[in-house]
Amino acid sequence: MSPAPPPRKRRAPPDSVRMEDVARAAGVSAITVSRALNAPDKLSPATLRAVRAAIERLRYVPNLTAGSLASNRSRTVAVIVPTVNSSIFSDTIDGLAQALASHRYQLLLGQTNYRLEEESALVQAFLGRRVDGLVLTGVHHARGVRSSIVRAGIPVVETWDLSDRPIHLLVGFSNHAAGFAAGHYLLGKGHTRLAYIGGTDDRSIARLQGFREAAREAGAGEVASVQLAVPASPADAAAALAELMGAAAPPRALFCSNDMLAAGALFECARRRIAVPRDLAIMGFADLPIAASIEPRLTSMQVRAGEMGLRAGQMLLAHLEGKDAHERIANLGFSVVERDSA
Amino acid sequence: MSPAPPPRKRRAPPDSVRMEDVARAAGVSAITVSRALNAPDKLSPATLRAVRAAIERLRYVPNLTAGSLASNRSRTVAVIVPTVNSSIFSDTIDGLAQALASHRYQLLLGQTNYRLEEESALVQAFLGRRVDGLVLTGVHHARGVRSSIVRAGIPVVETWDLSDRPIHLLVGFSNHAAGFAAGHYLLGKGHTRLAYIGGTDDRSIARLQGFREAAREAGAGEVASVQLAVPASPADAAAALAELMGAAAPPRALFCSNDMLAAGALFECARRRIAVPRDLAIMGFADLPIAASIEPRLTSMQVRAGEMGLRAGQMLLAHLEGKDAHERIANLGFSVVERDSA
DNA sequence: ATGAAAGCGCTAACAG
DNA sequence: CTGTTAGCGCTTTCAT
Repeated sequence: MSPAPPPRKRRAPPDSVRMEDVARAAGVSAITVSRALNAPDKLSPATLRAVRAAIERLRYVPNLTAGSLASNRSRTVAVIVPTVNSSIFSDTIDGLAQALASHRYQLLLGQTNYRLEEESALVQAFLGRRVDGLVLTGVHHARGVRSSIVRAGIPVVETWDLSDRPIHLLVGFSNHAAGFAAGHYLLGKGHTRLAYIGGTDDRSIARLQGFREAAREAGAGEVASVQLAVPASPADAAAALAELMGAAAPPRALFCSNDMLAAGALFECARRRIAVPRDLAIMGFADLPIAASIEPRLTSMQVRAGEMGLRAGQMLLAHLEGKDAHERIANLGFSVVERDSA
Repeated sequence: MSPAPPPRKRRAPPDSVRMEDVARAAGVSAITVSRALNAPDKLSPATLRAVRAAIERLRYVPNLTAGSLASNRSRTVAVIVPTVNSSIFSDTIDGLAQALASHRYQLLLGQTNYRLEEESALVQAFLGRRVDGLVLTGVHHARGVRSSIVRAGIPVVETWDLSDRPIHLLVGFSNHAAGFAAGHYLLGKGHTRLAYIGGTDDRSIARLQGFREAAREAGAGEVASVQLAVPASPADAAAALAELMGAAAPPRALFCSNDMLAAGALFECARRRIAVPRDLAIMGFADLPIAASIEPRLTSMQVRAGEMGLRAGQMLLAHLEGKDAHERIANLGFSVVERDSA
């Protein structure tokens, strides 16, 4: 007597079409279907056509999870930003997304809400998902982040700042130098009594330090500053301006950590009939679309957030696709865009 | 003679620590390590402690790709937006990210750049990755999107609009009704000669139609309108306003498709010495932070973008975690926030 | 509370 | 150009 039929092998009903189903329908083997998907030019035109027809007919959707496990490549890149809800970072994400989309990579998004510990948890989670690459914001990271990434052996790009000792790749600019340049610009216009309104994040603080240094070098005295909890709104900046203007010797030139804050300051000036730039010069940062449009038009510091994302994506792709002799560091710099407010 | 040792089984050097390595180090089996990670309360405290120590010692990072394949759950949700680079959608993404983060789900991000075909490609890619759920923007989708999603059998949430026939879940508001309400509000203030500046996307057009309907019902004559290519900047709105004001009978009340466009219009008014609201009433949409800050303060239509994301995430999670008797549709409505500009 | 065996759906390696 | 075989590293099922 023949042995009993083996028990059912599959745990779940094969509700979804698998590669093997397509293979059978096309009269080929599974690997040929795989090749039709991933390396179509390795197949004869006729085979390719047959496989594609079968895929279409069965409405086959390849399971990329299985593919990732087998190939050890996920075609996924993760980006970690303080918040997506700031034009400044969403521009970078946008650029990154454009770069990746053209190479069929997908983007995993993580937000730290400006909290370092969250960055660590996110990195851990992303490494667990075996992302092929990682894009970080800033160059100061939570404990263990650096070593985890190095151990995982995947390419990383740090953005939005410069570092003496990048983890691996970097595309950014010097926030300190940008702050210095802003101070230098305002002082060059003959302003004294400088003030600063910005956030409490690393990069904002670096800009403040550069700004202060410019004032110190020029012997321009103290820089008044208000540091706002991030994320800060235009209304926060308006309140900060009110505070600054209440001082015994109110400032004559103000540098804001981004253009939305500068806009809030400008609105407050309109309310208080403070003439800009006559009574108070105001300079923004990031050169967002609003800067060119607001009245008076806002002098700002351009840093090309979108390009940062694009370049980060390109660098990552270059490393992932295994070309060699790549650049590892790109300093995108910054430039003053002179308009009417300062 | 004993048989030759079997050839090396592993394709790649076992450079990374695997679950089995941890198991061996802890003196248990792999499944126990798995349980320590996914169902810790099924283990005795002592075993749990031992396993955790081994995990720490070996710096084990579980491979979630393998887990996903085996369990058929990816703990991943994808969101598709027209662009991340608009406060309006990034608020929604933010809310969604907050909802998911608390349940250890990760977010995959896709941008259509306002192009329907891209939506289709993104959905296909995400289904291939076996995301557990999907969040879409709007209720009009590319051909095949609906059926692909239904076949995949995963929960989907449509957002930012209402539909008679949602794919599955929905959290939004009626853009048509919001446009109507805006018109009703402006007409109620005694304004005639209405105008509209907005984008060319579905939702913006729905708002325009509602706005027009309000004018028609009130016998308020034609609504002048300028439709801007998306994404539109404040400067585009300023140019549009210039165009509108050049007409023989320039408008007395303007509704803008979002607050950044309204801001652009306000800036242009400042330049042209058009008094707002006296000469021209201006109403925005979305009630972004700038609305409460700009001078004059902007009357706007509040739609709670962040809450939309949050609720979308919660709905998705409720379905994924398999509770039953959930709500499937949430109409979040909208409300006029009256300030100074209209 | 713990374990053994089997398999998730795909691709790398090698062969022909 | 196409196929066979053997895993990828986990979790499921079922047993104890």
